[in-house]
Amino acid sequence: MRNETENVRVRGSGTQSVYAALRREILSMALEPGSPLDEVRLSERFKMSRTPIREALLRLAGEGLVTTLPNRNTIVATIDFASLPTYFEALTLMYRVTTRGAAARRDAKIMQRVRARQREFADAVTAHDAFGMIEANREFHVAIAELAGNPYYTTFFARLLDEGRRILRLYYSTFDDRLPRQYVDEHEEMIAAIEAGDIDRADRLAIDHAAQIVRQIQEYIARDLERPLTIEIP
Amino acid sequence: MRNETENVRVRGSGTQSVYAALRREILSMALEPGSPLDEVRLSERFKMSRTPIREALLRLAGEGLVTTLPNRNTIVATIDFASLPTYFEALTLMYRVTTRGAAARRDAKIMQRVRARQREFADAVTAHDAFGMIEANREFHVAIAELAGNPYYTTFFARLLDEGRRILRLYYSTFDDRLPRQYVDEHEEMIAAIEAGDIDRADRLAIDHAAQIVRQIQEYIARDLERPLTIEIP
DNA sequence: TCCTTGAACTTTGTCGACAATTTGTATATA
DNA sequence: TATATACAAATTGTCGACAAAGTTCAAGGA
Repeated sequence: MRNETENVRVRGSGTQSVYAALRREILSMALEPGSPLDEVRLSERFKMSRTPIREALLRLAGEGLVTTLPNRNTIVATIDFASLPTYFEALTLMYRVTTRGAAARRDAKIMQRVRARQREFADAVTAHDAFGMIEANREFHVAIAELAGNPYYTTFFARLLDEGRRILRLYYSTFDDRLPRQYVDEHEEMIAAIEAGDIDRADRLAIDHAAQIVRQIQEYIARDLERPLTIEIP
Repeated sequence: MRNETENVRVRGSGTQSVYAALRREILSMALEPGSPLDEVRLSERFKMSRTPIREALLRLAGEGLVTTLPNRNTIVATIDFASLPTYFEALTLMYRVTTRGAAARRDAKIMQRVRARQREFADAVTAHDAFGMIEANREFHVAIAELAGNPYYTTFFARLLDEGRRILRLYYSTFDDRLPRQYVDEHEEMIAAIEAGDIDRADRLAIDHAAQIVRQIQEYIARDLERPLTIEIP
């Protein structure tokens, strides 16, 4: 009577789908940092046993997206504001290295993909879609990293950018219109420098771009700290 | 009759111990790249069920130390010689960044740990212990990275150095006496530059040190390629 | 001789169950 | 009232079993 493909999923896809779904929800801040991830509840939600759930959580823990508290539970990894300065330092370095590398290599084929991401970013800006901007910006820079052709850089940089997605989501509501348009222009300049093979100019643009983003986030945080504290009594 | 603590291990230690054991064996090349890791056989060897074994393999896969072939088996990750140039590029960058960072911060307390690692390295050199040299060299540079105080750098760098351990192990038998002693001297110079807070000198030393190691490995590989091919018929 | 078919075997992916550990609560005691 | 203790509930860590996918190898046909 019932569609026989209803409850049957492809063998091996269980862990993968749970991993992808949780990862998306964590990075989009749909799952708040610190919120508990119960294996039993997740197994009910995804309609599978605890084993694939556990394996997905293990992968997420390996990427630092969740924290496993032994014999207790797993929680969404918290954002450590104290380590933001070191994060910015690493982010700036990778911005520079990947942009320089891309200028040194400049592959026309991958350059098309970079342009496509840039268009998506510009579209998100005109649509005032803050979330879309964050995602497209991430993809834009990962595409540049792939153009640089060093997989060690790409994976490390992608992880840093993902961490940044969560931080930016925290402050998406305070996005104003000025900065995003400036980012579009800066991206265009980066593309031009890469296509011209001008490594030094690419490096300078990366430094400025990174500094701009760091300033923006720091300003958001400072603005946030000025707000009167809301004391919650549980 | 039997000691009741014999077959009982602490809850939660199963995955951890298997992970640590396999990781050690992979990085020491006791497990050859490409060799299969059978879950059932591993569960017999470690005397536990397949679940903790699987979780250990999943962690190792997350670090790129093993490769999971879906529905087939898991193998020890192969060493991709084609990507060695990009590896050297990333390694050089992290050598520089961590050494510079350490010079900028210079914490006397952690500096003691760096010195201790350097002593271990020097001891391994005088003992002509090639394996010990590889391990101590890794620890020495990780200690410097910790001194730099950026955990993003430290984890990334540590992973790169681990990958290097496997490559160096391939050629440990061809170590001669000249280079290791030179490394001891270069390490000493690095320590001096860090303690003096001389960032530029630390940077230059890191560049030279990295270049030296890259040259060494490339020479080993070149020497290896000159050997007559042994054609194996399976 | 080479390729296809198929059946036995091997290994993984998923499941439900049980035991150990921790957390929360209620009770007893000072 | 505050603290300690014991008990109950919730959650994870581990286990053995079964089914699905892949591999191997022999038999059969072109």
